[in-house]
Amino acid sequence: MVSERSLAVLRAIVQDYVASREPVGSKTIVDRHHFGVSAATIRNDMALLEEEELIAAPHTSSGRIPTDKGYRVFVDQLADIRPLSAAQRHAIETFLGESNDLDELLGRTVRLVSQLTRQLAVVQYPSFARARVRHVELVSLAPTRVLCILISDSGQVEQRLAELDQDVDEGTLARLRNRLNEVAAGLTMEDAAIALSAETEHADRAHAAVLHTLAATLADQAKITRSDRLVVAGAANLVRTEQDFAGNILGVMEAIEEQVVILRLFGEMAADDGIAVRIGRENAAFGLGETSVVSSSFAVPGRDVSRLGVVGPTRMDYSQSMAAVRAVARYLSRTLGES
Amino acid sequence: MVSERSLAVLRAIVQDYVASREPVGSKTIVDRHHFGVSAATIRNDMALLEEEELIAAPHTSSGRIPTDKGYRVFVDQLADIRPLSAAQRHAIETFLGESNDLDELLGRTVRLVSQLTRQLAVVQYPSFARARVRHVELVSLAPTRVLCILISDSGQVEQRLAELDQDVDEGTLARLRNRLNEVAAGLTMEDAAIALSAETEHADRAHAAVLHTLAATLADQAKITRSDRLVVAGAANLVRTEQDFAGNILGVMEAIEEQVVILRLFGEMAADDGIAVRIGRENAAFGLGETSVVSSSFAVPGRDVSRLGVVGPTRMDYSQSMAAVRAVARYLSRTLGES
DNA sequence: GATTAGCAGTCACGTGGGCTGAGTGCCAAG
DNA sequence: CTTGGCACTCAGCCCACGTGACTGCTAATC
Repeated sequence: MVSERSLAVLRAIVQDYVASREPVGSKTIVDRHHFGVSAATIRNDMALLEEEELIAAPHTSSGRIPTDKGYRVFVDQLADIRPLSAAQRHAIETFLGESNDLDELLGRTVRLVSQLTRQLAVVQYPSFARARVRHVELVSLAPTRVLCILISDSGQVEQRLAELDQDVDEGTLARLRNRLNEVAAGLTMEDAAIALSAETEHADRAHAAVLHTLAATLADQAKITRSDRLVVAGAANLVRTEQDFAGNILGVMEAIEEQVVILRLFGEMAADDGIAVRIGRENAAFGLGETSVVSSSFAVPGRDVSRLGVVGPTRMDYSQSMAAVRAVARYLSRTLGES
Repeated sequence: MVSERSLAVLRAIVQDYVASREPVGSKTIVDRHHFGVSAATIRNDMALLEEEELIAAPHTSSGRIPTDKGYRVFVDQLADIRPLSAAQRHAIETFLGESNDLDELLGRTVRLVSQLTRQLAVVQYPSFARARVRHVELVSLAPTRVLCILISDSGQVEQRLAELDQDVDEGTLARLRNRLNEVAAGLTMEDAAIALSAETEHADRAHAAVLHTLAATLADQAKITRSDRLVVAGAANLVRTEQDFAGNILGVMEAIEEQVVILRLFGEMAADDGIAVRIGRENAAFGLGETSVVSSSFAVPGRDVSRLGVVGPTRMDYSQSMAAVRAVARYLSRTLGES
């Protein structure tokens, strides 16, 4: 059984170790925190914690550092997610509020989170599979080149260039535009993709080939759920904390550039609707040992959920990271919900 | 006076040092390259090169490494930019040819360059200041929300959400759309920005406020030359070559995340129309000591020029980097010219 | 005049021993 | 249950030493 005070000692060890990167000894603890007891007593508690595998000693005559399991207990039971300062909340409002479109909003978000947490930050593009087609626009760039633009009711714009094997004049283009809008407008992206593909079948009128090409292109566009894209910022922070990764930041950086790894990781974390933390070896399967991920979902109401988070060394300030990630995720959900 | 053979020795030193990261001694040179002379002779040549400050010895009893000046001579006079292998050229064609839009093309480009050179790669967005407005589209998302879309004749699409303080119905929107298209279509982005701003002045008709807002938004959009945006890939390569940066990769990574630094650097390199190389201390003013940049311009004909390149340690394989950067830049110029 | 062999000199680097100090574990007393 | 005390351990530091990879120089040779 782990006593109340033992847990307090664990909290002290985690906090001190995160702050100093040095194994924490019993004397340091009595000096810095005011438990009303002597170092010897703390040592007894530490022996207990070690038995529970919550802390470990790198070598015989050194202080202790938290194990992954220790961090887990800290995160689940001991960490206080203290709300951000007024200044920080203000920074979120103003910095993100200036964004003009989704790209810019996500770009600013990821930079902001990386600065608030001093970690590498990652944001996943919201999925728009359940958004609806607002409008289809065709713009002629050259006789055989048409730019297809698909606008969703969420303000998302997808563009694609279509090459035709036959000239089209403006009049024809206008008719095609009307036809495509009739077919697709109001449908969800998924349904629109199906409907447009079907449109491709009716090949029995003039400019059928053109319609075919355009419909196929648009169907293809509608299929793209951009939620498989990530925006990343703050890689410098990974380098800054290099010593905390047992020599293999390279692996971590590669995983992040791969994107797929993070996306799968986010997929697994999706079970937790709010904030979720994965610690150290729990990520070993992804080639990310010594690495922790703090992430939170954010949602456009009625649409799919995406995530944002930070990636850093196991030895990270979880309280701060969780607070910042949560605050920004909430802000994002709010603004995206409005538009 | 530096003899012919001395320069060959310099070349050998650069190549060996780049390959091995170890100071090169006279014996190593006679072993690995077949100069028909003895080590002592090479030593004499090396003494000469040292006098010219092309090479230096880290300490008394060690081999030599090239100085920045030595690399400069190597790049300007000795490096052979051997053309890429057929397989590599094929990789460029197929990998980049699959791209659907500009974003994707540049994203693929930067990843490709980073893989070919095993360095960090950077691509600057082409500027579209001289492109012309093809079409302006207004899409109503809600009574007081209009999505403004600006399409250039290069297929570039800029979107922006405008908030109005008054409802507009579809009919009004159609009239406004026509009006705006009359004003802006066919103008360059710069002129369109001016014309649209002017349009803002005529405030003497119904829905003037709406027109005002929309015109301002579009003018703002037209002003954006996206050439101040960078795409980056391959940060892991920077970490991989960490030991070559005298301990301050952090500075380099921060400079790259800043983007501004690289943009200014590219600005200075713009004088060279083709490929340009900046070596080590030449970049000290940018906070990039020990760092070299190899870049090449690429151009959409008739438009502004942008650059792509790689950033790496002074000790990099310049031949390979220059070859890859040049090949990809040429490919880009070609494909962008077509569309 | 260029090249070569030979030789003395220099200095980074690796190794091993000894010291130091932080921190532990345990025990007996409070 | 807590505390003071004490013996023990061991990473890290310093230093001295030997080794080897180079160089620079000189005198002989082509």
